[in-house]
Amino acid sequence: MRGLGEGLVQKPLTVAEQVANVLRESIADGSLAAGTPLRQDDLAERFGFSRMPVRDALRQLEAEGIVSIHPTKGAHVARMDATEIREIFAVRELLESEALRLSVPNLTREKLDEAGHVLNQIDAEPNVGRWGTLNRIFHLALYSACGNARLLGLIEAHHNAADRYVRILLSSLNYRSQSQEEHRDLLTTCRHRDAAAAVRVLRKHLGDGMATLAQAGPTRKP
Amino acid sequence: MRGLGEGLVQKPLTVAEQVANVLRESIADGSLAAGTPLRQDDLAERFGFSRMPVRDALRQLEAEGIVSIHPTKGAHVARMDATEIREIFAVRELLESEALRLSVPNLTREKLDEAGHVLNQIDAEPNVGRWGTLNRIFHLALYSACGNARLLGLIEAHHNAADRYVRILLSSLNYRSQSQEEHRDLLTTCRHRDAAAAVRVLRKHLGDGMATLAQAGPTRKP
DNA sequence: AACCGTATACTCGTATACGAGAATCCACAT
DNA sequence: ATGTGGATTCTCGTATACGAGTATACGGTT
Repeated sequence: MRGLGEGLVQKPLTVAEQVANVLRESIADGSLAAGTPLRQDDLAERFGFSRMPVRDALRQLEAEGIVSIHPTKGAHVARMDATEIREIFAVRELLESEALRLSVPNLTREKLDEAGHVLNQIDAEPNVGRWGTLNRIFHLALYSACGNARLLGLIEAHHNAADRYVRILLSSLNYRSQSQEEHRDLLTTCRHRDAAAAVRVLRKHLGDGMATLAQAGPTRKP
Repeated sequence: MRGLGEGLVQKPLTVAEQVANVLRESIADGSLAAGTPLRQDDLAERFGFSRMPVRDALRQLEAEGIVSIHPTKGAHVARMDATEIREIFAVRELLESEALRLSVPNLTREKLDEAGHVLNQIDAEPNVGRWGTLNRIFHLALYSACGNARLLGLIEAHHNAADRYVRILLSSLNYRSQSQEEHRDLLTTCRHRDAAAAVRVLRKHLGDGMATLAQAGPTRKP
């Protein structure tokens, strides 16, 4: 939910935001596994700042659902059990289907080519950590013409929250080729301006991911 | 997006959260109009605490989208133009329709009666400020059996973000009776377990609200 | 009189400091 | 050996303090 609404105005980049960005990336690429405690002192020292910006960053990440904070007990990378993952995927399916449906008729040739380019990048990318980001860029490119900034913001937030699990899924199984195949199907239907078909492919894509993830072994709560 | 996920565990209530709650309420009921600057010093003095908890509270409210913060320039109650309001209502329609569809089959008699009771409370409530809260309680009661906590959290967040505009709408026009009529239709269809009809009524309800709001005169950005 | 530059005041972001609560560990008793 | 009680340590929440950036107001200049 970062930058909902007035995302246009240029704001000075505060230390807290930089810390938040680094942490978000580290969590997404798996460097910080679910459940990892996030001690304010440690982070402050590691980043070379005081605890205050770190606090702000943690609170922001909490709002994004990536970190959970218990007063007097500290913060840790949010853990998700199978139920929560299922919930996120259900919401993603809802949000992204709608965004895609709205976007397809308005997609420019440039956007479509851009999305296709990202797919090639994914094929060429050996680093699994980068994959999650590229995946998000591809999806958002297809939704970008939906004409609803808030909807896009919600989708991005849910990608951030779920990407690290998708990443696990991709690295452990040989799911990537199947995913890429679905991606290309998706792009093709978009090129044909067939919104209904595109939505069907997307639903299958997300459903497959969810099913594979559930099967791969759900992470449990402490 | 407050309390997404682990909303079950009991957490100590920190000062920052109390401040956030008071501010959220004040913004929702219109005491703090859109665009009102929120000075950290003022708030800290008014609440009798230091600026730190106030900062935390503001950041949380920013994440919820009802306050916007510009570093070095301060915070103010988020302004929404007609476009943003339209976006919020579109998202609400999407989220709430799905939640209602999922919830209707699982609604207990108790929940339905509870919702009906809230409608009577609304009829009896002279204070317009309270109306927004009751409205939210009614809607959430109907969605509560949807089985997706995250979805419910999103819906609540969007209510919080939009309620103050709905409130304006209700106080200025004589929209309340129409709204209540639609509410009762909604409850009736839910009692009959007719999810499709319920969703239709809900879509009309939200569409009407949106249309009336757009007509009533959109608020402009500074 | 209008405009521009400088100085002042204001507000925020960050750092440091202190006190409270929880968790842990050790000693002692059972 | 195990369980309980207390003290210590760790971490967080809040308060206070300082420095930087921005807006504003005033005075000088054209």
